[in-house]
Amino acid sequence: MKNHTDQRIPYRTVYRLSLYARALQRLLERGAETVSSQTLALASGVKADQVRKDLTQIGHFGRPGLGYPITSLLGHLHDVLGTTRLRPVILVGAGRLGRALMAYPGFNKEGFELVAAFDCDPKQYSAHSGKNGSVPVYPIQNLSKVVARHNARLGIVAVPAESAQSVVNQLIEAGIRGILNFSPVLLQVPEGITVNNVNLALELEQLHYFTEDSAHSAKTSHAKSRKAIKHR
Amino acid sequence: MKNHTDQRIPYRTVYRLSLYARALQRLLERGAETVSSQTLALASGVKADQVRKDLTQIGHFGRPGLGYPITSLLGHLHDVLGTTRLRPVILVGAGRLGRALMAYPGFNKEGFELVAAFDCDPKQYSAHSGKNGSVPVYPIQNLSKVVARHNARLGIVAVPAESAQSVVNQLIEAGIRGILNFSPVLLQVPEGITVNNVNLALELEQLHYFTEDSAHSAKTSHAKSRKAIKHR
DNA sequence: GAAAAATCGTGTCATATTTCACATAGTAGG
DNA sequence: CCTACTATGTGAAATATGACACGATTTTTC
Ligand SMILES: NC(=O)c1ccc[n+]([C@@H]2O[C@H](COP(=O)([O-])OP(=O)(O)OC[C@H]3O[C@@H](n4cnc5c(N)ncnc54)[C@H](O)[C@@H]3O)[C@@H](O)[C@H]2O)c1
Ligand SMILES: NC(=O)c1ccc[n+]([C@@H]2O[C@H](COP(=O)([O-])OP(=O)(O)OC[C@H]3O[C@@H](n4cnc5c(N)ncnc54)[C@H](O)[C@@H]3O)[C@@H](O)[C@H]2O)c1
Repeated sequence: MKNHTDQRIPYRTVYRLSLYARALQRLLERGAETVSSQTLALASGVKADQVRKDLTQIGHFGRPGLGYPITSLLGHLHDVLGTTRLRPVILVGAGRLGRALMAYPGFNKEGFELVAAFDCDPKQYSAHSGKNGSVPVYPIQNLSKVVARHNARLGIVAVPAESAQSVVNQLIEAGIRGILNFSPVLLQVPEGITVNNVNLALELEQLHYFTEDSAHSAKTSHAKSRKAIKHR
Repeated sequence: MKNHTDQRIPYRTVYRLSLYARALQRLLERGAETVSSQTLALASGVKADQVRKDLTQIGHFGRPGLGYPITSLLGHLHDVLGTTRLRPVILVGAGRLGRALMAYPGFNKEGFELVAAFDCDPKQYSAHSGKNGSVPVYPIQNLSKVVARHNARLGIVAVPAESAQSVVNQLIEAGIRGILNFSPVLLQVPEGITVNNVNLALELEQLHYFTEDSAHSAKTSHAKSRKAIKHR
């Protein structure tokens, strides 16, 4: 029997908890005060049963006949997810993709702050380091220093495939623990480091397969999943 | 008992098949001719047993004592995945993210071709439609026409959240069957349409959770997964 | 304050996916 | 041709995840 004293929350569940938090935010903005598992389910694209199961895993809440108090639940979710305050994130690779990410305001809204970017190409360094709200771009040599200063744990990798492993090694060296990787390579990391890969080609290939004429199935799916890989 | 006559290949498996194809490509370039499940597993970040299971699902191959013939296996994978030739993909939203995608050469290498982009903002239209290898940007009004001309089935959505649903409706109307969605909203689609969501904030949130001090676990995972959602 | 309606919490069941284990088949060498 | 070695294919067990059902609890209404 799993209860909320277990620190183990499975991948999929964490993912859904994020969805719930997002949905709750919207509901809150619309002035709602409580929400039923049914409504929350609809708003986040899962089933009501699943919502209740997930929520009981992080500690009870709902009141039968009424639902869940939104503010309180949202607070609890943020506690569990650790998103009570802005979390610093750094980026390596200020190329086309990197710059799009740097200009993206969505991170702040979702609890993350892109505090610094790094590149090995002097042409990419930003003269005005961090002024006027834009993300400063530093030489890669400054990585450790800046990461330490911001106490960052998460890093985004947007460098060409051939540089990715080297960059990742430096990130780990600098104290980064979680890596969001856009380069299409399999990264080797030691025990204790988490890597999430975003590989658009794979997404497209899968989409393509499931939209072939032969009716396989049709689902809405969330790009997220956890193929656990052992490292040695 | 499942065999290769079943057209049903599960999500996860299709994803891994893509990984294998990629790994095989690399091995081929290095001059290898056959590969063992063990080696292929290592190269694509899964376990050897899993590789064999997956491969038997698409029809037998390997020779005991020797392994799998790379060329032949790769060909078969492309057959199954439907990536024997370049597949056309269209993009809506030529903003920061959209332009990064348009400039990305990786798609072609992976079997996809970004044939056209669309925007509602005249400032984004490209004067030189499709000349010199760059992706042409058309007014969104031309969507149906261009999609039909290229016979495109897959579309990428990179418009602001508030426009996303509307754009998706138009895409479906135009004949698009699979959608890769970058906007952070839950899209409503009818039966028969597949949506893959790429939500960076969710990725970060999950990364963050699994890198908290309390040692939960540490895995390398592939951003991919399938939360099935019922639509009515 | 009692009955009806709404909604939660959770045990149980069903399904999907992965891991294990091993018999089986093919290769290589002498 | 026979032996030793390697690597596959696959049933069965183990996990993980999601679906379902239903009793319990609280609100709402009269
Ligand atoms: N552009 C896209 O839309 C897109 C889509 C999917 C995946 N990707 C992947 O994302 C990565 C980046 O793509 P991009 O289009 O932004 O490429 P890019 O070439 O535009 O940018 C890469 C940047 O990384 C910098 N860089 C290279 N080596 C470095 C190092 N060792 N340390 C620090 N910085 C270094 C370069 O100076 C450059 O500024 C690639 O791996 C690509 O495959 C890109
Ligand atoms: N920029 C990023 O790094 C990033 C990261 C994650 C997610 N996203 C998401 O991707 C989407 C696009 O982000 P962006 O930064 O490129 O935004 P952007 O504002 O730079 O670009 C959006 C583009 O979409 C066009 N557009 C708006 N409504 C349209 C419509 N109805 N039809 C056709 N075109 C329309 C706009 O003209 C604009 O060119 C957003 O939903 C964002 O949340 C972006």
